[in-house]
Amino acid sequence: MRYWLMKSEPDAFGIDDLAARPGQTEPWDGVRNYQARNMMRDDMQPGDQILFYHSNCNPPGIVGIAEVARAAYPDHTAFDPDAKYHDPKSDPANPRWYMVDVRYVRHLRRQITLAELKAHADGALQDFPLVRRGNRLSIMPVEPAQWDFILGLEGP
DNA sequence: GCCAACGTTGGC
DNA sequence: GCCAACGTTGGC
Repeated sequence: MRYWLMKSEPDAFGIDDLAARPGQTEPWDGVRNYQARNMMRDDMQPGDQILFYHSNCNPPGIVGIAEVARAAYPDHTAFDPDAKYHDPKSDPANPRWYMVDVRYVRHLRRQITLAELKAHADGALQDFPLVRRGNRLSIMPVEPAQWDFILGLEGP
């Protein structure tokens, strides 16, 4: 089992939206970045655990935990001319983009803000992409030690 | 709203 | 294959 962090804008789809579908799965569509796609397609497996991160909000940070419910399959929204993330270069015979399904696990007892994570950028989270400058990856791997450290910040 | 950082595109 | 232009991300 692996650990991941996935970013979402709460205005579009936040942890509360995911929690509103208890036990159900939600497609994580719209990923249009090759690095993120490759990780989803090649490395994500059902049961993998996900830090759910809120971006483009105040304050940004980790707000909950989700899990991978289904391994990668073609992102059909790329085929749809009316979809927001339509990509004419992707078609069913040769899909360019993939998505996974995720499932709500729980809210964190408190949000762990980006500022708090950055306070450990020279320590336990030294190699964590999120706290490095200019990071724009919407999906990133989390090492087991990083996962434990971050959840340790959550407190009782 | 600003803007730094970064990925993608396309001319050459 | 280089690289300038452009678009997007996302913190602030």
